[in-house]
Amino acid sequence: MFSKACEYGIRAAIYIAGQAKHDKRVSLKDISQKIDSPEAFTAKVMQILTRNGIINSVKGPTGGFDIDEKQMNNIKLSDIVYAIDGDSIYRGCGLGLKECSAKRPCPVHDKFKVIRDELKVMLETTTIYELSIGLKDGLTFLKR
Amino acid sequence: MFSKACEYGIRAAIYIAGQAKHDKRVSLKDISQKIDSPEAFTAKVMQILTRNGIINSVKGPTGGFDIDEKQMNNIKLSDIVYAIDGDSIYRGCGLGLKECSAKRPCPVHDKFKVIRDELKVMLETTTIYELSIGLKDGLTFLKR
DNA sequence: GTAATAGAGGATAAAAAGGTCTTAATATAT
DNA sequence: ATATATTAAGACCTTTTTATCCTCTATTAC
Repeated sequence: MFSKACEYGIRAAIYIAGQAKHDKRVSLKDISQKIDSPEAFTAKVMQILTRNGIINSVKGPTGGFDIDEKQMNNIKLSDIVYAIDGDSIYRGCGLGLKECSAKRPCPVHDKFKVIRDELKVMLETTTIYELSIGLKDGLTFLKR
Repeated sequence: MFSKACEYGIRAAIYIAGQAKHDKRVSLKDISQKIDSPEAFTAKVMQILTRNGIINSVKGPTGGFDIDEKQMNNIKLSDIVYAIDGDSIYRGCGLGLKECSAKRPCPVHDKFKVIRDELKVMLETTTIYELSIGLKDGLTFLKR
């Protein structure tokens, strides 16, 4: 559904948010260990999230990544998906047609639209913050 | 969402079904023109569908592909998806975890499950036959 | 026998995923 | 102030996976 980069990006953001709640900044090494992702590849994903203002980065010793406490509640899953994978998940045709719309639909257009719209709403209403809560309580996991 | 092979497979099956209704058998060349897909690649996809008993193939002049009239109504979208892409769309974790279940969920497990279950039901209840109807009427399209 | 068609396997190309190395920034010790 | 160590940024390279193409074989209507 999502690219690997996007999966790592979401997992990383949830982890960073959980730590940022306690004013902790986390390093790339820490992130890739906690979410079980390849370090170098994760670094690139972090760059994308940083460039898009979703997370903050600080270089040098004690540096790393965090999220503004104020902004934490404003960051939605959709923001991360859009920054990394673009809008193909919403826009793309289920059968791969370049042009597929209500006016010129593929045979599954309507049936897919129902599900895709629901996915869109879910992504746009789910915050990274809320996802980080279960993690802290040990109810959800980011690796294995 | 689906692989290219799967997209072509679904589009091809819908086209074949539409023609089979009028007892017409269609060649690979015809299929790849009508659904705008690479011919050689489509050939492989057709082989998979044939091996799985979803479509019939006949070699030689006047040969090609068709679908048993009796079976037409029994073929679901899910049959094609399963034959080509396997069960990753149902089974796989939205965040890429190898192990992700109700007992050991990722942070988005529940929210994804709702949508995935709906997708599963849709695929399992939508027949290739019903999708071929709109096509014949010019209401839906398989290319562009 | 010939031509038309699908089947099967491997070869090539493109895209996605992952890795290496150098540069830039900065906290800290000296 | 300066050097050093630590950490992210950025450019480039390698590997893996997916998509596409090519060649040869098998089948069959005529």
